[in-house]
Amino acid sequence: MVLSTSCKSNNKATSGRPRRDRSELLRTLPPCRVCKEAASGFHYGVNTCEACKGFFRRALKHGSTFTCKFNQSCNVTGTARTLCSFCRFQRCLAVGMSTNAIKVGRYTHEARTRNIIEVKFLAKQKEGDHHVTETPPLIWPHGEDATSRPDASHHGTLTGVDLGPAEHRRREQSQGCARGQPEITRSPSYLSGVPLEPGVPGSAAYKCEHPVSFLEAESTVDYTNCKQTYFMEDSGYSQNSELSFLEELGQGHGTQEYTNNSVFPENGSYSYISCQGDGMTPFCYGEDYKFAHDFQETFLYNQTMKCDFPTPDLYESAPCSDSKHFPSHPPSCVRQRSSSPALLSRMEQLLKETSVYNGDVLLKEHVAVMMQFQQENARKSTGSLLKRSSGVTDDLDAVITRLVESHDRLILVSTYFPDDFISDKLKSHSKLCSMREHVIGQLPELSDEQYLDMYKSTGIDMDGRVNNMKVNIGYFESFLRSLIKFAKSLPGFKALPLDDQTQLLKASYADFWFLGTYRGYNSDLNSVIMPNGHCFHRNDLYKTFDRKWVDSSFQLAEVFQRRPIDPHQLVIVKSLLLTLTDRCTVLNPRAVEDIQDLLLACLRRQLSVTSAGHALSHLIGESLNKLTLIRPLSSLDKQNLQKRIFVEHMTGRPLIREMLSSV
DNA sequence: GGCTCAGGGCCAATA
DNA sequence: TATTGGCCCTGAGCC
Ligand SMILES: [Zn+2]
Ligand SMILES: [Zn+2]
Repeated sequence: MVLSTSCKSNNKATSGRPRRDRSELLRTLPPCRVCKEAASGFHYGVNTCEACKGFFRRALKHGSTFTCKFNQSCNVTGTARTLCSFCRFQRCLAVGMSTNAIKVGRYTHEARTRNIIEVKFLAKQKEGDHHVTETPPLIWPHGEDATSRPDASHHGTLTGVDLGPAEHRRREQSQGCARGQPEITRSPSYLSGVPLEPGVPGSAAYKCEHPVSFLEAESTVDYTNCKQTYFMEDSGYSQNSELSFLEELGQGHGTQEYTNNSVFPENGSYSYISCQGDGMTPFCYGEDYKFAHDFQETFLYNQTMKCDFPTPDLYESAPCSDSKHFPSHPPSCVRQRSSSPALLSRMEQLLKETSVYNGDVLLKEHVAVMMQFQQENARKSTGSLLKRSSGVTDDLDAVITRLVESHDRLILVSTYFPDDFISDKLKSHSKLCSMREHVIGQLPELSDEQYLDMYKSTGIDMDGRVNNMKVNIGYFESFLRSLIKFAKSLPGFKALPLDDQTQLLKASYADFWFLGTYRGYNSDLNSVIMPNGHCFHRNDLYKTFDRKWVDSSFQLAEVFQRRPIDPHQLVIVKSLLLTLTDRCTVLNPRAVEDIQDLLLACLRRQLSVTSAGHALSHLIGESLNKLTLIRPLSSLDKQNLQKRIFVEHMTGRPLIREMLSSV
């Protein structure tokens, strides 16, 4: 006999109190966010069923510690939810259940309206178009997690209206769209021979309390300020609401260029050619980086007007007398004479600047200049690559060019940081750290819990970890947005089923992040400079992230730094990452392999250009081997979810939550 | 102040 | 026996 959580009618003629038929209310509720069965209401900040509500309450009450016997990615939908408490609880947290999100009292019109719209949409989706997204998104673009909390209700510009009880009665019944997890079928991928990393020991104990109030004000601001609004306008809303955050972002909502209303990805391979807007849209690093963004747009505009580039010999490593301006590593396409004088002089100033960026106005400028720098490079490599290419390799070269251009426009990386720039910044940062210690003295050893509790009661952020966390998480979110855009710019990626796009992104973002940041790590100084210019001491990172993850990052960065990678090759390898199916399940493996094949061809081509004389297969193998080195980072990254401060800052950032939720 | 609706208690069903 | 989940009461909070 199977337990049923479906909503039976609730009219057990109790004590005669006249109530509006509860089943009416239930009809206007989206399915349980945790298990996808019929929700009974809004519990702990999320629409859930009675069962999941009770489960979460008991977990909090008893302070339960769960362990997962498998891979921390068990199916918790439907009746399978009882099979693994760990994963069920993890899912509860992932969808945003929290004691701080408790809402009491009746619905606001807005909240009710949102529910109605969602239910309507689900019903519609059920009728047709199963092929668009078979799985409901993990988190809804307009989900209650972000918008319907009392303190967040002002976000979003929904124009649907709660028409009142009469209209509610007319609403058709919706049953949600519960669906079992797809069968796990590992598709043969290029890296399928690579041993999967053993699952993270499932010994994790969750602290069952997730107060978030002190963060909410901060974290919600982001959404309203960001151009990439999650809350769509009238017309776009119903058409796009089936997209999860991951999917939706890449569609380019909120950017001015966006005009295509269709949720269907463009068909046809190599859509990068036809989608000059998407994927090539300049990045958006949130309000913090608005300056950078404006800066960059102006720059791009000016460049478009000119469009006449010198043609540097890309792969001839020129002796750079003033190498101070540019990275001595990597050597290739970054050359002084190919950058505009204004930019050069600004970069020079930045490099001379010895102050530490953190908390400094300079940070914004850093981002702007680096971004501009990357873009100039991207443009220049375009010109030269097209000139050098000939014959059958034309196409591949063009693909490579596009990849690099798109990547460097969208993703802020530390790849182009000059060596001495990194060490200068880190040295001054270290100095600052020791000065701080000298002035403030050693702080008392507090556990994470104690620190956060103290912070919450006093508002004092003694060692600045809360602030660091805010900065990091904001930057990370911007990164994810850019990553999604970049992925969409990969030839053929947009044509994949949206589910597959999501899976691939979720499986690779951590590695992708690492490859863009590893250059900033310095094990001797025990600190790192992030692509946005922020510096962190290793000890500071321990406070906000999982220790093992931090250590592994430092360790792997050392390995990667030993041998410089050609920036173009790096971009191709990063793109390849997005096509690895060894740790996720895709519906259309063939299509993914097609992309992968193309990228491998690009890699081969690139290696043949840059390293004449070496055995190509050896180099490719080496290149891919390096990839396997960093794969463990992905699962270590999940360990950050054990950090209360991390989890708390994640609340209210649905994109991050979705990205980190189990594949 | 009336009406709604979520939290939490309760307890039968189930594993 | 421990856990699950359906049901109901109470009271908070919207209108
Ligand atoms: Zn549920
Ligand atoms: Zn599990």
